[in-house]
Amino acid sequence: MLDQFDLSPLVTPAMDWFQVNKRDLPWRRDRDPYHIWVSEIMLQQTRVEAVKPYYQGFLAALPSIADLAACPQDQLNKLWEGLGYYSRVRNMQKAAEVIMEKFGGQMPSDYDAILSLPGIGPYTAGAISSIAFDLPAPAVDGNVLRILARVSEDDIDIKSDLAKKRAQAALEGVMPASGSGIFNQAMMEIGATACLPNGDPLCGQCPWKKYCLANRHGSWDHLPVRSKGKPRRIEERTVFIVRNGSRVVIDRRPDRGLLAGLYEFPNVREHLSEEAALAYAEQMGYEPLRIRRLEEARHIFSHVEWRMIGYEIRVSDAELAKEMVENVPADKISWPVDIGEISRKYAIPSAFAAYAKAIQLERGPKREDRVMGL
DNA sequence: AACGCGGGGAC
DNA sequence: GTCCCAGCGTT
Repeated sequence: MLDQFDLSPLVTPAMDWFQVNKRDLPWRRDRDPYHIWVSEIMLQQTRVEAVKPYYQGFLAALPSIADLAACPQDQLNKLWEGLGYYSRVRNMQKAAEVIMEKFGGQMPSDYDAILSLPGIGPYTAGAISSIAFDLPAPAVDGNVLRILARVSEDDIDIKSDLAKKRAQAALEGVMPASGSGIFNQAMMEIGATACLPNGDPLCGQCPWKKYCLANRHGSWDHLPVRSKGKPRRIEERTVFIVRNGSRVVIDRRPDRGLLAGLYEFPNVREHLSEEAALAYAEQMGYEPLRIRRLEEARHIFSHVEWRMIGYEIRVSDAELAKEMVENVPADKISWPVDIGEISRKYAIPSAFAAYAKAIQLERGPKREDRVMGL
């Protein structure tokens, strides 16, 4: 168990190992608090490889906290398009506003002040405090919980609040007076590159091998213990590509809930026949000319699965839609937008990627390899 | 304490 | 298919 395990001998080996074995990552090039902050928010529940294409572009577009605070919401979502958990970037902007108003535009160098900011919880507050300001605060993430469960052979449910509280307390007792950011990153690096979350751990390259009870007893196979989540529900949807030439109809999702404030192709919650789809288009205020069935698609969120069918409906005059907003179902407003303008301005979540592809719509961050045409 | 919230890579 | 990722906010 963790509370009967002495972590103090593990600190120096972890830090020494990290200096030699750390990966070269874009957010390790400097210790600017804003840069560290952006990277830590992006990395919440998100793999390093997924963050890489976004990090530089985000900071190039918004080089300072003041820029973030002043950024229009659509541009903000566009910079985050495809990264997921979009409330992260909304909260980050709220925090930027607080920093502008209360902290003179500078990230505060105080753990409790950092923790008070929207979108910053115990983990992120510890990461920013230690990496940017060398404050001795732990940063307990999934990696840290896993390696601590294994090294101390603790079978507590690492998803529980108690496990996080105990890990936090145990680490507070051994934080180095200087180099806390190195120590925190070292533990995460051990978890990410040696004490792997799936598949067999690479104990041969772990600096904690000789201290690790799971390694000594061969119990790593059933550690850590992690309770199961709720099974996801299934939703059927029909997606409409309503278009006239290069103009396609999109709508904006509600400000709360799943994919809040992002844009999408009009869709309904059941599978519609071709006849019903045509009726729906007419109800939206369009005059259908042709209809074509698109490929089926499936998108898995953490808590729901969409099983989608789609129709491309060519209409005679998409301009009319601007006058027909009252006919649009629910609280959504839809309107026709040029495809090129969608890719420049409007964030369309990955769930619609199959249908975005049907109109050759570019989504997601501009990557170097795509810019170079490779 | 449980749930909502994205997307994708590794197995 | 399952698991889980440099988690947080709400209820």
